[in-house]
Amino acid sequence: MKKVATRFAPSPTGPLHIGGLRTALFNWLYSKNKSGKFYLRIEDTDKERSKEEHKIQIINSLKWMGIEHDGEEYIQSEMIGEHVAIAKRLLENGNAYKCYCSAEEIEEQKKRAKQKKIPYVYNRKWRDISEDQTPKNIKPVIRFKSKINGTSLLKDLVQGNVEIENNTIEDFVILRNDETPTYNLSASVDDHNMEMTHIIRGDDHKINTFKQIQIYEALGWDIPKFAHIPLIHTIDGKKLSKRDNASTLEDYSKIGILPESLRNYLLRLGWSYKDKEIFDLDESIKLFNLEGIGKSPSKLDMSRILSMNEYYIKNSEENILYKKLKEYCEIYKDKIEEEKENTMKNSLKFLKNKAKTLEDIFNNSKYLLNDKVIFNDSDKKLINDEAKKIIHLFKEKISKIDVFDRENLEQIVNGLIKLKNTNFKGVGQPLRIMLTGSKFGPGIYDIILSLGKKEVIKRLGNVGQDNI
RNA sequence: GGUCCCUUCGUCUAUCGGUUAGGACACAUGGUUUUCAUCCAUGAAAGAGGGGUUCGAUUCCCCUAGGGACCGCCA
Repeated sequence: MKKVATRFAPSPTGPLHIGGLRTALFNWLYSKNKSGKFYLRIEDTDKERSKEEHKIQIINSLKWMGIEHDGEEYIQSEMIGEHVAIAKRLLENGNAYKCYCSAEEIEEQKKRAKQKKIPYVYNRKWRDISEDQTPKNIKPVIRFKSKINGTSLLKDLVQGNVEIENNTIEDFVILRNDETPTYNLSASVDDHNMEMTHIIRGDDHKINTFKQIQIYEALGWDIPKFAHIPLIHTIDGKKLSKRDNASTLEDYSKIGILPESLRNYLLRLGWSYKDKEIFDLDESIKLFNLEGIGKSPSKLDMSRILSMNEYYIKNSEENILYKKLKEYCEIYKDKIEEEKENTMKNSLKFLKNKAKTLEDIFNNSKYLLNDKVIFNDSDKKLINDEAKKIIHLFKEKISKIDVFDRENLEQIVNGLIKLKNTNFKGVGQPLRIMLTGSKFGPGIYDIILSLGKKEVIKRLGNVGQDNI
């Protein structure tokens, strides 16, 4: 039994989107589960559209989610010579032939087929014409001699048995007239050379598989096992593409989705293990299998991602969470000043219970991050004369206490509520606005304690200034 | 249009012929919390339709409908 080897083979023509990320995840998990290898192949043979920056973005995206490939990344464009050689071999073995149809001629045939509403299949014009009858002034493409009769069966590990009439697979081009190989040739040769045992990829490749299997057979190569996973659909049921919003990894990282949340979400999208919802990294590796993959496409659900993220944030240890927050703020918000570090770390205990994303934490901690409180006009109006009196009294009272803790603060607040014959809101709201510039946020005692006595007194002193 | 695939609550899914069709997210209501949340409890919510097979079908088979993917000298 050969050691399991899987690969993820994106083309670097754009940023990785989360459908691709899920495919990579499934490949990676499967290989880890089988103690096998996982490789990354960059399919950059489309020179026009392939970009180095996208390649880097893809690798970083995988790394972000904890997916690391074995060995160096395999660069497909470097192997073109090999692909061309195989095309020639196929030609010599009689499994392929030169086709002299011009692009215009093919275009014309397609157009006509469309008009007549009949399916277009390349007419195999040059399939059986001997070499001495061919034009010498036209550069041919090389087409693979696909089977014409009978049916082919794909024993797909996810889709089950899929049978297709061979004559629906046309004689596809394997080498263009500029001597460059096409996808189905390159992919087959590379997968063979890389000794892939399992090819796990999107459903959209299913028809290609029939072509690729024929190439394997023509060359006498071992055929890997295939698993075609259903695609991720947008909310209106279409294949997810890079153009859809909220489709790239960046769309999620920028609002502060944690890698482990997205990993868990993507794992459970189209795959299940009993009623289990939360899988830590070890569990996902241990429990992942192809049998658990469903056959129908699934839709992306943002509220589910958010709720997963909320779970992972709540269950993060504060020091680890802080590291992630720090990194997040550096990239997407403002750098957290060093002197705020301890305060922030300590405050995460309560901040993390009110957040679905790192961005929420950032927003809820602005009062700690910024020394100057910014007020909006409608909030300012809430600081009326009565509120001002309460703020003054509160300031006076906390100045006098020795132990600045929750218990003493509660006593003071409750005392004020009684004295002023009001409710908690009557005291809490003015304080909250003065201290944070917002009506919402963490609990008032958390705010006060996290700011510290000195800062609280200072901020409450703003009453009477700045139009307040 | 052709080929192939899919179809259980709004969403992700469990069920491998016998269940009051289960869970999670979202939603609604109530409670806790004197902000917003959290948390807790409760609730509403599904087998596309029609035929078979069977003592019995969500489950197996067929048809219909709906949806999707592919149909490049892109990958």
